[in-house]
Amino acid sequence: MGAIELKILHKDKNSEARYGYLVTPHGTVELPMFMPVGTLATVKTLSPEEIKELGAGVILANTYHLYLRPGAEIVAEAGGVAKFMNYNGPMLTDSGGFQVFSLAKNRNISEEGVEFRSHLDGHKIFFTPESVIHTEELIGADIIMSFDECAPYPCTKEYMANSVERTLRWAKRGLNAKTRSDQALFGIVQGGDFPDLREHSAKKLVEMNFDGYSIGGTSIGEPKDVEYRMVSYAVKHLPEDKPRYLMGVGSLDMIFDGISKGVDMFDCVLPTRIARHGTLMTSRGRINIKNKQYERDFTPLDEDCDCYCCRNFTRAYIHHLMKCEEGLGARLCSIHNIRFLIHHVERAREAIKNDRFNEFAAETMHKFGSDRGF
RNA sequence: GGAAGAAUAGCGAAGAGGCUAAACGCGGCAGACUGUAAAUCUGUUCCUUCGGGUUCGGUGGUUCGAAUCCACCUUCUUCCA
Repeated sequence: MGAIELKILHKDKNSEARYGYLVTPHGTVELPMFMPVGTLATVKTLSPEEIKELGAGVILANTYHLYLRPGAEIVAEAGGVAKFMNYNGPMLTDSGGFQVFSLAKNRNISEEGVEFRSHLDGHKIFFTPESVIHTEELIGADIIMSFDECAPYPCTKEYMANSVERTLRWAKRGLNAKTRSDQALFGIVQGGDFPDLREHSAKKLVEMNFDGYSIGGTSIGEPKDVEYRMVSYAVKHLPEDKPRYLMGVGSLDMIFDGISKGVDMFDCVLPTRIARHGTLMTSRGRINIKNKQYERDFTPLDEDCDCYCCRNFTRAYIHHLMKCEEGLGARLCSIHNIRFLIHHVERAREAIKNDRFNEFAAETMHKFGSDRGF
């Protein structure tokens, strides 16, 4: 048995959605799940207790960022990232593959690996698939990611084909470099909007027998219909008995779309980032709490929400905090947005168990104000 | 009582004859954000029926043309009695 174990307990009869759980060295979590992002070993503004109270299972950290600060060795000395940040639960590290995309101006890709110029001081850093695995082993999350290239959208098929091949070679190298048996390693399907490349990427990864499979290269500026397609192209080639993780997806419609196609795991900075900027997800759609219309609105943020913020504070108060840039405002908004997503994924799990995921998603999205029909 | 200086948009502050409806910052009003270089970034911010119309403490004046020069008035700051 590997570091993690997937148990699928029920499959929705009208979609590919599946309910189950994932056993990890630091606890068992239900699937599907939404994973908050804590890049620098902190979900910005939130304490570990608050994260737990939101119903979060796995949370993310980032290899590139922790490598730079405080340094992987320090995290290792602390006893691993979970202990370092006092998070009593499973964790996952992204490999830095996303930074190959997001820090495109500061890096250079070669077959051997990627040379970054540190975004902090410009010094040279060289990441290889092997060095990244080594760093992720030092950081010590339960689930670690292969080092991939998150290729931009749009890009030419020729570029994408070469990128996919290189990412496959990197995946193999990472697998070979892995030494710890208490961490699960996921391969990342790339291929952009090209069905054959997605299929090829998925099939080759599956041959390598990873502990789980991620779908990467989405939510990087492509239209929604393209994103929906890319997930479809990838997920149908992934095995039933391994967890499937759609990376970087955090809007409700795309999470539901992923769940309906059999995706188990999602992560995204969206709920926390937009929260810090005053945008809140509510059951009736997104609102910007800083808008003047909430100045005298003494109702809860979202009547359907059970979070600490909605149970205790009014829109007018949150409006006030955000206008004043008080830290509590960012925190309350972050609590709410994460809880909003997790709560909806919890309800999705219940719907799957009752074979009514499609109806649940359609009703919820209708109320949310999306025109996408499920 | 005397001397010097200052008054510019919601606030602060540039501008010292035409390129000025007036830089810039803050504040205000909106928008964006999806494996976090993000508590960040972008737009907008005198009125308007989009033709134009009114502005730089006030009133007159000089000039083809004034926020900018002159006179007086008002208020404020500092200094001397």
